[in-house]
Amino acid sequence: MVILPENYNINDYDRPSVATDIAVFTIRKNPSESYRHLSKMRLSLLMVKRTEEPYKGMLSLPGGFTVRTETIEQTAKRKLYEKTGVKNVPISLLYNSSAMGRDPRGWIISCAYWTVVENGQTDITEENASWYDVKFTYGEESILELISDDGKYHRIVFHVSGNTELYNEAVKIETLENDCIAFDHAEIIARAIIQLRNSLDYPYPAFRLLPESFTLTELQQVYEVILDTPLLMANFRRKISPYVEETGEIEAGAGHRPSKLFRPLIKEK
Amino acid sequence: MVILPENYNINDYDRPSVATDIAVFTIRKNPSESYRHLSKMRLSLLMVKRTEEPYKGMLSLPGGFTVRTETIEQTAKRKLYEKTGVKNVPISLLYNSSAMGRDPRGWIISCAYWTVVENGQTDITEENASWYDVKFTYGEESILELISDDGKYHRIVFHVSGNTELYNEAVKIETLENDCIAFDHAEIIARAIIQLRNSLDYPYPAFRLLPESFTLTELQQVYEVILDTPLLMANFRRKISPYVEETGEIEAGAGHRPSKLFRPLIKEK
DNA sequence: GCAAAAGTGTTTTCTTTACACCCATGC
DNA sequence: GCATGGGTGTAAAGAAAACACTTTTGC
Repeated sequence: MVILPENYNINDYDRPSVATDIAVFTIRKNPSESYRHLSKMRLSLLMVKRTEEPYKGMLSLPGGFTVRTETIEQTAKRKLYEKTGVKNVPISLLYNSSAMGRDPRGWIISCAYWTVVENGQTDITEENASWYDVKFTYGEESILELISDDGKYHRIVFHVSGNTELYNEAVKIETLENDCIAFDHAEIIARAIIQLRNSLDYPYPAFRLLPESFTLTELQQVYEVILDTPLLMANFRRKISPYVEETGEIEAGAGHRPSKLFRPLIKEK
Repeated sequence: MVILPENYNINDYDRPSVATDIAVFTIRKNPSESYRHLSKMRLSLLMVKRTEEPYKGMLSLPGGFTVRTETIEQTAKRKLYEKTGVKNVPISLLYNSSAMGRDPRGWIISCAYWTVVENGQTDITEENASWYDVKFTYGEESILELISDDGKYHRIVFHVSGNTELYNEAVKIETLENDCIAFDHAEIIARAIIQLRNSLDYPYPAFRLLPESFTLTELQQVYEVILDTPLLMANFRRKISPYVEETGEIEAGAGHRPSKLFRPLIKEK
């Protein structure tokens, strides 16, 4: 039995609007150059062209306002579905954005999430949503490059300060150049990519970017395109071997030795 | 120049109250048993006895509602100061709690943070705030033990499911037994302790629990009391040696060999 | 045959773990 | 002297990095 204070009225207090934004990544493949070559992978980010002011015509992360019948996570998933058509994905918290003036419409706090999804697993059904290839170069001056499927190129520049090892909040990210991304979403994207890279200590996010069964070279390519660095095959295979098992199937038909297919091995601990 | 939609009124939309809660840990020392023995350390958590309904008389994490002139982080720090007197601490995001019915007063979202603070560095000035020794045993059935300074003992039992390696949100924590902690704060505390333990991959949180200079045994004891496991001295020293440097000073006066004092070495990387 | 990718083995280095041993002090 | 903690060394085991080599395929 819960008792409330006398004369308590929650509406006596000023309240912010609460929104969610979510950075969804996928891996897409180029068409193969020849029967011999593997197709190249690209890291892509799901963005929505804004149809209303403010920032009409610019790009934003899918998101929207929460309502009292759902949790913030549910809002993030619902809004992702409504704005893009992507559904059935688990999501992870990134950070809360609440700087004053971050949204010109007023006092609006955003809970930012991130996730990854297998390309084609769930279709983009909304007109204004589409994938953009991303490339992120981390440094004191970090650079985010966005390329749309019709070839338009955008470059966003950040100043990053603080020691990542200390704690996440110690890292400051300021956007220096940005001609295409609405609100403070450029900064959210930068943090999401940093988080995505750090998340590869374990292979689980990579598994979610691939079909149920995959070759180890595909898995390695996922790592390479996210970390933006080449890896040595033999070492990579040793590292991930505790997390995968052979399906017994084989993928043939290319101009080279057929490869074994693997699936995630969920350790019970 | 920012344009807003016509007839846009932010007050047309239903909005939640947004609060913060923060789990602040410290390390306290027992008086030494003899001139020979080191004093033992205890991990303690800062809690506030509620003076109002709901949950009047029960224990809660320091926190409160945000206002439009500050960010959520600023709210968390301000409320921490107002409710306890603790100030000047950096804080880290833990998670957002927004389950329906989590607060009987209505639709209230809480942004939970955690931090550590050196004992005595900042005084507890508020009457209802005090430190409670905590012991947390992690497992499928996790147990949190709280002991007040006048010896009162409380035991909170959780059911923990899901794989921590997968992603944080995949871990579910349900409170099974709880006779003393208000709201859903027991669950926040459990997550904070898990986070605190994971944070010791790097020594920075441990540094913030100790004075500017310290002995390596003190640093090791901080690790041991947080991780709730004994560590081997030689190995511990090798592990943290890249992060500390000698001050040149020595701590003498005890019934054993005097120990060198160290300070954190901030790597610029 | 050959280019491309699949896959394995080996050596070197570094890190982690476990344990043994000596040192310095106050009573 | 002795109990207590401070401090170092070393060997074994394990993980990470670098490289070399073999296998298998479609054209």
